[in-house]
Amino acid sequence: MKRTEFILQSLRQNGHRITKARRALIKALLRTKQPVAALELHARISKSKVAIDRVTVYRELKFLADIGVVHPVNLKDNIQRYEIAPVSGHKHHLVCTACKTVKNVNVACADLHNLEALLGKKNNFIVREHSLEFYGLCAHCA
Amino acid sequence: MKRTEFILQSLRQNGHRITKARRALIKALLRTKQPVAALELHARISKSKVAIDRVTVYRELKFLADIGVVHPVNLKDNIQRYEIAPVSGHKHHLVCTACKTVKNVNVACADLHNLEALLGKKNNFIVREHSLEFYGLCAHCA
DNA sequence: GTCTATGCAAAGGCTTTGCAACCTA
DNA sequence: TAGGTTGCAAAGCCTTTGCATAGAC
Repeated sequence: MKRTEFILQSLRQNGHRITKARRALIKALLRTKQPVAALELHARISKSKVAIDRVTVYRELKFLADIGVVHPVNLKDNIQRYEIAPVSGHKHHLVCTACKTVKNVNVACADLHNLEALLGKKNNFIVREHSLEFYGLCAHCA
Repeated sequence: MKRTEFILQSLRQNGHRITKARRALIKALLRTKQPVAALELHARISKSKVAIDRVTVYRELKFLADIGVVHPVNLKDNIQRYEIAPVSGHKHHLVCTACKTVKNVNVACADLHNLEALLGKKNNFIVREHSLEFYGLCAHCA
């Protein structure tokens, strides 16, 4: 649980408080291996016998996203998911359209950044970020 | 309005019917230059003094997406948008986070397809499609 | 004690469902 | 006439808001 405490300490150093809800939420987030929706996370936390309100999960996830601790992830079902932000950069995802599992993949963003620069110049547009997801069938569902 | 009629005819040849609602909807879709949400499209159609129910717009868009006439577009706000499917391939988008306008861009998908193949092999995953959007500031908002 | 964070209730917004009526072919 | 389509009403689902209370520092 080192990472949980590390995150909590950095929050405290920024004037935020360490609460039961916050700790449980970050712990649960760190345990998941794929992006989770607020209600899903709430269900998991509840199973671990920590009582947190759904609204708190929504608010906390939004807060953590604002300060960059988690990254929002948008898949095709229009449900907001989040994942713990990696140390640098961000993740891309392989989404199985059958079983709905999501696998994180590392894509060398170098090419994408070249592309961004090119598109930006061409369209007179300042590209700040991108989102790239792949959809298909995982080994289990193929 | 040639394209509207072309689409309608191809629908009819597949056993579907040409109705007032369907025609108005396709016409409105062809007029938009960026992905539109159902309610947004409904508002535009209503302004042109054609009375269609909101539910019809939802149903029709879903139907048109199922048969490939339109493509679903998912942006970060978790609202389902659609755009007329291009003749081949699909589009990528530059989304201005300030004014919310969306500009279509053509990205040579060749590199992406190589990437897909690579990822597929590496992760034992069959990639069927991808979605790639860029977020930032347009010329007007920068 | 102060001010952030939480819980509860309620509302908001987008989307779907059920069913009878309508209208295209 | 037959069956795809539509409209209306209602419900479903995810998410946000308001406000009083609890709790961290």
